Amino acid sequence: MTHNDWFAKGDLVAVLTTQPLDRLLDYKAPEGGCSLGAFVEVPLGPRKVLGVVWGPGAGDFDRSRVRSVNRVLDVAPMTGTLREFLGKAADYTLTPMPSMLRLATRAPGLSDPPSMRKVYRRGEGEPDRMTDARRKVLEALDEYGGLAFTLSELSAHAGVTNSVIKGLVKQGVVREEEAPRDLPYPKLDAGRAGVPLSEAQAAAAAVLRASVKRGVYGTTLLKGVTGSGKTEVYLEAVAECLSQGRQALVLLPEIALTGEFLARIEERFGARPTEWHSGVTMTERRRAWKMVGAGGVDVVVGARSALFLPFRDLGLIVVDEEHDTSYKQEDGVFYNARDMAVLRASICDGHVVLASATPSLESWANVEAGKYGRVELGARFGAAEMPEMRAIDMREDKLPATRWISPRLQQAVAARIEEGEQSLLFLNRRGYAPVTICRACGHQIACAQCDARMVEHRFLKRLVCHQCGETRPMPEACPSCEVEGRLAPVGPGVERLAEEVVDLFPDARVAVLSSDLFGTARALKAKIAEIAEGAADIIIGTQLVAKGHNFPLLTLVGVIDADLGLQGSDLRAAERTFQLVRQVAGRAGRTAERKGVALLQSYQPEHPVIRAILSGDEEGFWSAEAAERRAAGVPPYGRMAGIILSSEDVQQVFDFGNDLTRKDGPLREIGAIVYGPAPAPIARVRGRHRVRLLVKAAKGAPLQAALARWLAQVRPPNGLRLSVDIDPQSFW
DNA sequence: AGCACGCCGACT
DNA sequence: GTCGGCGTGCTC
Repeated sequence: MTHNDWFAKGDLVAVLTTQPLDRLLDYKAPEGGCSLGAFVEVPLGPRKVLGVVWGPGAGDFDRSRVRSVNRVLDVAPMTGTLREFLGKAADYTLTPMPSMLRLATRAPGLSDPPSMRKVYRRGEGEPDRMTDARRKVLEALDEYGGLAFTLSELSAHAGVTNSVIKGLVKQGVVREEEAPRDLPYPKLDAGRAGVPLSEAQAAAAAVLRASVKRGVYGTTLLKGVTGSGKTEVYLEAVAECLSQGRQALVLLPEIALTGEFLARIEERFGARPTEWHSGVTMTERRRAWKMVGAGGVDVVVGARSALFLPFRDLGLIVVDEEHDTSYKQEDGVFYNARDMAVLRASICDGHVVLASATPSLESWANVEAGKYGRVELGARFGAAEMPEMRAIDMREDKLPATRWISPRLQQAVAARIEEGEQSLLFLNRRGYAPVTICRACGHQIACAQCDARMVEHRFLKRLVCHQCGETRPMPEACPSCEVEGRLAPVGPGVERLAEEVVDLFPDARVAVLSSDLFGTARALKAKIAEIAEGAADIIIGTQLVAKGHNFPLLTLVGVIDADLGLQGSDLRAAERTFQLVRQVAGRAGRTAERKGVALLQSYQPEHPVIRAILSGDEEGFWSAEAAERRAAGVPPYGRMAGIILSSEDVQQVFDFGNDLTRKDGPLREIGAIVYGPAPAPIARVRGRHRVRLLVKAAKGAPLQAALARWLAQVRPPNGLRLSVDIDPQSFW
């Protein structure tokens, strides 16, 4: 080796470790030297830790105290592109480098010497005496040519005991050798013919193949409804990547990782791809990690963490169902796999295919801006699969002020109950009522800190500010005129809507899904699964229900207040409304027994977003939605970051959050504003109280740098954890 | 992250 | 008098 990528024994090298230190440590290169990027074991205090040689040593540490690298691990060195990717991903997500390295080394036994085992293959000559058993062994070996077997494989296959094989080994007729346990995966054959493609598929495939062939960075949005054959099309891109001799990665949302998908790849390429997700066994994990690095893997199919595997030469990343919220990692390190895929590809000259039937607005905007290419599939299915969608003009129904379900919606729900089908009433407002007003003086109870209205949560018996999280007991008297007993709820929240539903349908089973009614994510998931199986007739939900879960019995969606998504209380409300409506649509097309129906209650059915939803005009929807978000200065036309603080001590988290809010100088410098602290969507996780701050900035603002300067002013007290969530998916 | 050092309360 | 709580700081 030459230049700066080899260090001779005793040279100073800078090592990045998996320990949470904020800098690189200098070590002396070991006996035999080491290369740049080498995985090493280094002494740190009394312990031995995993690290990577990141560059030449800085030399600013007392020479006599610099220790030596213990040893270089027997795995392929980390490539320069992966090191660059980890560095840039760390900068973008404001994640410390050791955490990034841990993400990239999530395989067990990396420091172990390569595990060996004895294998057996045909040796020289014939046995001194041929017996039946001996013949079976030799036949089994011949049957598979030069292939080697483990002892148990061979004895089972030949139907003899181990001692027969050992006997043949003694004579040299069967050879016993040591072989590494972690073997390369079977080669995938890009030359095999795939299933015949439709004309539209072939055209789309040709575009993707050409892009992959170019061997430079690019991203293409592959848009196609469910059943339009997106998979076959992007498998052609994989084929092109393989024939270029490069590796490919297919990312799937967690739930989509099925054997069925692997079988499809096997059919196309003649061998199974390498799997990478939480369900893979420890030994298989280690094998996959090592072989990806050694080039013994062609295609990885996996969950988001597969992005951090040590690919030798990654030429293509497919992100299937790119809009899926499970790509957003929100546990420990916060990153969006879709964005990180683009980052990684831009560094390694790879191509990205984002596949979806309902792309995220972010991707749509990038296509509009000319940053991504776009390939569309199956437009002809488009019209057929839309559900029946109607607006209910609420100006026509003179509903009393304490009712929100119009007679037409009520009738539709009743009809579903009759049929044993489910209805979903969607209202993106937590709590009992969004406004509490004094009937004596007209005063509306507002939060003292941020002027936002306090929301009554009858379940909690408190008023809650959804902006900053401030809560106080429900007062008896008006805080302004002090008259007692005249405070009244105005408008609906899910809790209040549930009252109306129970009133209208006394015999129906009603389930309310709202984030504040569940202590843990697990409890919520369990409840959703239960409901999906039919444990409720009417589901009342906030945005939570839009999160990816399938309700096979659901055939009616009633959007209580379709106008809410137009007001920017939650910027993704309209997008979710749209995707939710599409979700019912897709199901109706599949079972075909009953067409799904979506009813949108609106006071302004002529609004462009409502009209776009109703007409199924996606382009119109995205344009209208983009215009709204641009006007509000929110993503993707503005920047946001969430700060999540957690501690076992409630007081401590809020105090720390308030302290941060007061020291917002560095944020003001770039025109950013901080909101909060407010309780996080799931306010308590494993006994820890979580609160979050929200930072909003303009599109071009150097947000990360400002955040870094802001957070550097404080040091989290013992027991308090702080993480930064750039581009949060949800925020309140 | 570990692990040591160090400075104040309740025990043999 | 000492054992031990966990706050603070260091690790090349």
